[in-house]
Amino acid sequence: MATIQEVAQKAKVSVATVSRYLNNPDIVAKATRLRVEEAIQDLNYEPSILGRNLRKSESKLLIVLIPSISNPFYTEIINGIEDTAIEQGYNILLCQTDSNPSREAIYFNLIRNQLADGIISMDPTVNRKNLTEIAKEYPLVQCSEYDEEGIISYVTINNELAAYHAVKHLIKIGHKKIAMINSNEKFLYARERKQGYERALKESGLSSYPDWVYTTDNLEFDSGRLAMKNLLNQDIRPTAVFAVSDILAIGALKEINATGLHVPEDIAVIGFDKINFSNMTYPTLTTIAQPMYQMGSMSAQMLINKISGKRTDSIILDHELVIREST
Amino acid sequence: MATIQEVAQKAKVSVATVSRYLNNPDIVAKATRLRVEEAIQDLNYEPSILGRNLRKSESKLLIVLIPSISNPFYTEIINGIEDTAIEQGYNILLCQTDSNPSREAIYFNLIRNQLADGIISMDPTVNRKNLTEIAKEYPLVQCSEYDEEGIISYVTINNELAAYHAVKHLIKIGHKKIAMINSNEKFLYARERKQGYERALKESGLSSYPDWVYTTDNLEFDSGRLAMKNLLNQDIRPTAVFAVSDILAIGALKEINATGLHVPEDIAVIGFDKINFSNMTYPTLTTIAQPMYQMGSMSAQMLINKISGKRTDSIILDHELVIREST
DNA sequence: ATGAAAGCGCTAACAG
DNA sequence: CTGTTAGCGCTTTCAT
Repeated sequence: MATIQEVAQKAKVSVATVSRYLNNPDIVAKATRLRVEEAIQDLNYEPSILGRNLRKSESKLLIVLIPSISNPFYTEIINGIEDTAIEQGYNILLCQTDSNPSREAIYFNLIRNQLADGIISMDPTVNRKNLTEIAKEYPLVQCSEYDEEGIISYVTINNELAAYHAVKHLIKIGHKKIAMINSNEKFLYARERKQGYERALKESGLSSYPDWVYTTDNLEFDSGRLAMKNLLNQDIRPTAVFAVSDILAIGALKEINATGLHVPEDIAVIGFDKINFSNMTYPTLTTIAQPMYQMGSMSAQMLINKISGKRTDSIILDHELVIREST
Repeated sequence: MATIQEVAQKAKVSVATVSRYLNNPDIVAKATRLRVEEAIQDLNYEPSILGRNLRKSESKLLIVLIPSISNPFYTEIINGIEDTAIEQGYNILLCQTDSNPSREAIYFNLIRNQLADGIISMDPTVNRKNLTEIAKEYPLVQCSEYDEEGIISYVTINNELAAYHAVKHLIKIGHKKIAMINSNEKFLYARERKQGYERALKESGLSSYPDWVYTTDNLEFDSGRLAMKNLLNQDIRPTAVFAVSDILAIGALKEINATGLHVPEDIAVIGFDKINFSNMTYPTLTTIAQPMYQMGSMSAQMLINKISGKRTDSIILDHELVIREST
């Protein structure tokens, strides 16, 4: 590992000049530049980011906090973040929290220890206090999730409206008995989507039985099956189901298929997120598309702006109803 | 941001003592320790990893190179890597290459620039020369993929044998006309799995028509559909299909369903990888399970060993046939 | 346009 | 057990 010293020596210039050549080649004279170039070639020199980081007190690393990498909802968001980050000279540290506060704490320390310059959090705001604490001291933005009373910048969609659109679609194609598979209402999006669901029903004069809103423990496939199983056993069986995530909807699909019923003839199903797999199921899934790539790329841009001291406002992006075979 | 200097000053000790307290508390006298502790508390001090990294010429960062984060095959592997890495004080830099050499080059530079201590590559060995070059100078292990004539340590499974088992299973349940959906044979695993397929057929005296081995461009769902479409149009239609990846198999499933045929009655399908979604399809997919978590965790351990100068041998792990509804 | 020199925050001899 | 000191590799004034 050649160092800048050795290059300087070999090129018979000072380290300052080599540094200048590295960061701003134009300001060094042509003849000198050539000598430096040659020395770098000869020694196969690569500047140490470690030294630069220390000197500049920055790491050019962004922490991306996600509950779980296996949830395909996040993959497109991550793509958006990564592309934007790299474009601006940052790299990302992808950190899974399993929505576990102690795991989260490890990653929060990474920024306290200056190993990272900022955080994009996609974790549901379970531990508001902790998050706010960090956000006060360090650059942090929330993506997809946000804290309604918080001061933290975020990029998200209008969950209430999206859910409203989803249910409206079911109503429009003739359904009157519409159930919902919701996730834990400790999550803001779950509460908001439920409101949208209720508003759509109310507006059309349809009634919802409490039993038709099934709340799952998590967002896994099996929870979707279980939810659907429960819904199928109701005295009055719904003819349509709105699930707050595609994976839950796919679980529901599976359960319906397993019972020998048909989608959409017997029961229509609509999901949420438009993950890749929603197009691979039998039948393909109607769903609400979130602009995931854009969410990622905008949150990265927001964070980088914050890091460089600029203020940025939160953003609410548009969603889109994607009609496929399941409705 | 308090520094170690300020802590030392406040605690009326030298910076060396504070450093000792941080790294090896036992060797500092109790009374001193208490003073240092207090100063750290008071100043809300957090050691800067930047300073430590520079001093120790290490970053405690591991680069993990994957073709694409959206391929669920990698998620469990990443979990294994991450758990092991964190346990040993490392963090991972998850880097998507899209199997694009120029993108790969960016990440290779990260290690040249000492921003990372080692690399775990899951990219297919397309650019052998480049990879070998890096492996000579820096700690690198390959996971899942490997270079048959290379000198790079790896952890993988026996692809030939796994494919052999898959096809043997199809033969055992009575199939005689068995097709294969393979991916590009520039990948070693594709060549190996094809060998296993051929060996199983040969051993049972079954014949394979070249037309029954369909080679796809990539590992996407749509390629699986296309492959199956082609296979269904053969003069002699196969009664079973072995796909080298679950996603391809799921695409095949979709195409079969769309044609009105039934799995497994009309055509049996077996996949490879046992990704999460293979259990969510209709019908559920028979597949070959790779010990993905273990592959990840072992490759991380191998890499960390390499970084600390220990030699490690390559490892070949066992696979497992998981029989479900599709066969 | 270039060089000398200070210093980012930390660790690790070495000496006592 | 503790302090002094050098230095990891780089950037950035401040002179010239």
